[in-house]
Amino acid sequence: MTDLTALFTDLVRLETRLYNVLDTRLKAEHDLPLGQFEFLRFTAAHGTTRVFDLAREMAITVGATSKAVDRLESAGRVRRTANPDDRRSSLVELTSEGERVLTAAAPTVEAELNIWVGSVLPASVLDQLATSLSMLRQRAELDPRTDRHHSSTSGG
Amino acid sequence: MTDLTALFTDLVRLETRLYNVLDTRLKAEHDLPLGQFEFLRFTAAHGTTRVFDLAREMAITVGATSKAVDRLESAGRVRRTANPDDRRSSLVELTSEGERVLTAAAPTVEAELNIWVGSVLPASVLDQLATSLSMLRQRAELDPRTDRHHSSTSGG
DNA sequence: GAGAACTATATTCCTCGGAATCTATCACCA
DNA sequence: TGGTGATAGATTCCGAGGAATATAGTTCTC
Repeated sequence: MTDLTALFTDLVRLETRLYNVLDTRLKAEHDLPLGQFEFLRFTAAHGTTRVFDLAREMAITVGATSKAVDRLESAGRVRRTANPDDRRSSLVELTSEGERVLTAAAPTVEAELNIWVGSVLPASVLDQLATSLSMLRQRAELDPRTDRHHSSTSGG
Repeated sequence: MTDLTALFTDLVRLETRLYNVLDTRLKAEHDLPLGQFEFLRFTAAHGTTRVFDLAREMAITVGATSKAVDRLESAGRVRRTANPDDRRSSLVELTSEGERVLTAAAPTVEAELNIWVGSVLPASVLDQLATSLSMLRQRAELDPRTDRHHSSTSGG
């Protein structure tokens, strides 16, 4: 039987270290923290998003997301526009500067990941890994217990 | 070719969500945040550790680790004793209360991971996943760039 | 269509980690 | 042995996220 606690530890340590290198390099080369990169990428992929959507995607709270969007906005990388369908929310979209920095940063991320992941495992193993992570992620996202974008009713 | 950025996103989201559920459950059932659980487990596995060792393992800074040990110590779960070999550092070891809570919490972690990981993938796939993560982690730990337990010379 | 319940976001307070700094101690070498 | 640089860790200040709360605005119900 696979030792799940060991597997989890490897997962957490790997994620921490990959996050560290990517974050350091993105900050150095594009003045863009990795978290902000992810916000930009998600927003670009959807054309437009609400704070709520970003919070659900990142599995962080809406409050934290609101503040992160504040930072992106004051950095001139996104803009909040009125949502015609619901005046409680606004639509977040990239500015041209946001598009520029995202376009510049994306290859950096790919290159760095290639160093730490792509060039370490053979293609078939890499493919299997991608599939497994994707499945586990989907499984986790089915369940509201893994979610922090609103207070859980069960939690303490 | 595997999309490495997508793979990385799945890795980060999965880790975040697993961390959230585990942390919530450990807090609820054992009043023990997941981070503290990891500190206890590492310390127990080594009998005794220094702050420095914990920092390297967790890939966080020594300062943050020092404060985390403070919290564990004031919770009565670890104790700092003099290091006979080096008076700059002290040795961190579990108290009996620390051992008790660790012993109690470990099965909770296993059970929860079984829900989200163990019961999702077939055994052979799970095994392959464990192997891949372990290899990638080892690769990452070879390189000081992934490390934050001391200031990097190259970083900004 | 008025009130209740719910939703989206913003805001406040608190905790935790990072960066930088400070102190004590150690290792090395002239 | 005394001095210089390195190391372990503690401390201070700051930024980011969580929990709780506040505030609009929306939907549902009658």
